[in-house]
Amino acid sequence: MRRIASVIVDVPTLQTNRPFDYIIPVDLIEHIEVGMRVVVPFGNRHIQGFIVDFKEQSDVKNLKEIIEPMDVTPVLNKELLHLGDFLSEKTLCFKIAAYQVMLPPALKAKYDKYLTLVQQEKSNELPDGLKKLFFYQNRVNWKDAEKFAPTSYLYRKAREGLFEVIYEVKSQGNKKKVLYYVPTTENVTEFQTKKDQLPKPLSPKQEEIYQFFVNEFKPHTVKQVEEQISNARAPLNALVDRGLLKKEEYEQYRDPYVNREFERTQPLPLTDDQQKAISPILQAIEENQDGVFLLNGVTGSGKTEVYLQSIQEVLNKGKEAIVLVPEISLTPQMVNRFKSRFGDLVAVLHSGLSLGEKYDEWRKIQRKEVKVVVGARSAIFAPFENLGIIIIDEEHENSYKQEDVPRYHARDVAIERSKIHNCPVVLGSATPSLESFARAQKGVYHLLTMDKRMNQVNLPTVEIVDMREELKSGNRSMFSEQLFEKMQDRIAKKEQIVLMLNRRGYSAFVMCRDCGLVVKCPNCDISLTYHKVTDQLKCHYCGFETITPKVCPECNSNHIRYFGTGTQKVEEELGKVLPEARVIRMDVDTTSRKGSHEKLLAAFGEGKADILLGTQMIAKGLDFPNITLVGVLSADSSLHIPDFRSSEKTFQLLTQVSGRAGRHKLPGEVVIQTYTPEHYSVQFAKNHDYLQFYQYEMMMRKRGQYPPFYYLTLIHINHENVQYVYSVAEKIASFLRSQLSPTTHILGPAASPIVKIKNKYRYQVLIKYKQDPNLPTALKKIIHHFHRDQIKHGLTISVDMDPYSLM
DNA sequence: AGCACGCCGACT
DNA sequence: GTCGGCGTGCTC
Repeated sequence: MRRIASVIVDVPTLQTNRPFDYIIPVDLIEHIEVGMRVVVPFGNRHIQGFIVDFKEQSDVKNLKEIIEPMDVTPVLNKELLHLGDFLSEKTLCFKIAAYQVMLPPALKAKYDKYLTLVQQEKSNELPDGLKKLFFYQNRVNWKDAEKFAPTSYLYRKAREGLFEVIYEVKSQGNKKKVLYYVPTTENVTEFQTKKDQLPKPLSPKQEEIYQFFVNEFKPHTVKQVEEQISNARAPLNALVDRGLLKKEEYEQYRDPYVNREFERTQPLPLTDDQQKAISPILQAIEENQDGVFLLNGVTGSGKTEVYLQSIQEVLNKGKEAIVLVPEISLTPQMVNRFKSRFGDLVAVLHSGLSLGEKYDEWRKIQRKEVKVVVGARSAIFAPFENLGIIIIDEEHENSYKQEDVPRYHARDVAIERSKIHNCPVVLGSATPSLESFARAQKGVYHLLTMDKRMNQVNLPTVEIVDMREELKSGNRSMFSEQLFEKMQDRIAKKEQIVLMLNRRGYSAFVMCRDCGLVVKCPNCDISLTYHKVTDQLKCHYCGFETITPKVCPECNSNHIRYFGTGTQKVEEELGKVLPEARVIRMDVDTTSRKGSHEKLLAAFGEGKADILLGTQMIAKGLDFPNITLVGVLSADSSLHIPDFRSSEKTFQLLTQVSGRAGRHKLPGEVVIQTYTPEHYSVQFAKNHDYLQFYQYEMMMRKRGQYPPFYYLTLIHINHENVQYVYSVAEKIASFLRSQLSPTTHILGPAASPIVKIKNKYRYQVLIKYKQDPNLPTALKKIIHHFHRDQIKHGLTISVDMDPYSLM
């Protein structure tokens, strides 16, 4: 008999990070399973928890009873529970945090529970009261249903498929709300009457806006109004005061592109390269072998077709597939390729979906209505029970590492799952991370190489232009002579151009040209970001906002200027030197609105522009046949970021963006402008020589004792008081030195590159180790030791095993 | 996280 | 004598 349940409660603290036992009430015994969420009494309140185990006996005497289950079927199966433990172990997070991250966020939020009648034909079997409820509505509030039928009946019937239990998110705190101005009347006629009855006539500006609403009698945002009438905010509010309009907040919904028709595609004949690459994968699928394949294929070599045909094989075996793609390339173009091949068997999970939509996709997986999931990082937790393959596209992308708790890497989770399911993992990239390629070299991963493009197209030729020489020869424009000539040529030939301004790590900022002051956040040690729309300066770390100063706060000079991401400036310049060119600009300013990213790309794809100008966001995934020239305006800026991966990132970026040129019939050319042409990242990118880059960079990493030669762990110590932070950091470092192996290097304490965020000083200790069995224990000890200070003094200590950014 | 318990100073 | 400050410890 299952009498007692062990529950991980939703209280994320050190002391509660263990199971608590509860008695299962007799009438719930047959409805409760491991992996379900339950409501339990904890102290004097009711909280959520996950059942992780059943037992006969408990050491605790006065057990309380479970109050009610929250699910009809478990939300975490055995495997996911195991993965949760794996995560909490590997990343040192609380179990509850690990479980939560695996579920769609809708299950975490506050919710209302409803019942819908799935099998309409059986409505006669329902108890009278329920029958009546379902007669008037197709969804019934759970609490109402309980008035007419025993809870256990509802659960049983839900499990049998008569009902479905639906969660609807109640608190939409994390959904985006937008303020609308809404006419206060039912129709236009009343609207006009109401205006005529006003004691005083409207001001001209108010009248103008009023007429705008008469013409389009529906809710509008300030933004919408201001597209036609500038400075509308104040008069809009005046109209609110005068009773003609009211303010209402609506939820922002996204245009769903879901119900679109997809033209079915058939498997394409594979090239020799593809054939060679796919056969060991197919073999692993066939033989239920786990293992990691690193598919190193140059841009345009047809990795996606290899994925598609591997998945087909998996589906033929009746199994399921997970495909991870970086969020940024999760565009309709990408999704279409999977939908077109596998149709309704595909679920898509990405950040653009609302909570409800994400939940719906997740339910499709859970109910086994789909067999393939395409999604960003968290899709790795898709609750499939019969996985046949896991694919991680653009394996080197850092978005696979979650930067807040739990700080997991999707690749590690994928490998853990592949061992459980005995299925292969395929890591695909034209420029694999050094870590992965090194493992492939050592034979830990199987290396599969595709070094030729499909359609017998060659990789584009790359020309490096030394901008110092350009300057010397008197060319002060941002386009070198070579690039400019080629641009003219392409425009004449009606071919398309991609121009990338490499500004990784930069955003718009305000600087005084006289004294060089950059306006910084008063709470954080970081430059404020300029927002053109509102003419404000914002801090990306703490949300501080201020009006852009007109004179320098330091020297009172009025030569205070706004330095953009640079794309606007390039656009202006293009307008001067190539006035006939049609330009689409893609940067944070033009793509901040949801869906605008896709729209701009679609317009470019339809040939509505000659030049696509953008920041590194354009480097990935575009595949348009007419692009024959790629220009990189400044290759250097990502080289000088203080990060041991900056060379790798630069090489990847240059290679990726070069890969946009000449993917189909027309040959491609690339021009890279740089002030450091001799840098190896630039030189190896010129020759598309990943291998050489790899060897050189490995040497650098070895010298610097960085991954993949050493593992890293980064500890952040934050507090308002500098001295206190430093003393804690100092204690941590010396404790570690006493506990860890002598071959382990402990660096610091040192101030973090961003020394202050939200008025808290940040210090860090970096651990480099090859293997150190004592590390997890030592880290846990540190966390325990400073636990008291953490709650008492607002000290925070965070540990990132395998950090991606050292900021 | 929340809340009770408990031990010290200031008050009707 | 009592009220309330918050430091400490527990929650099945």
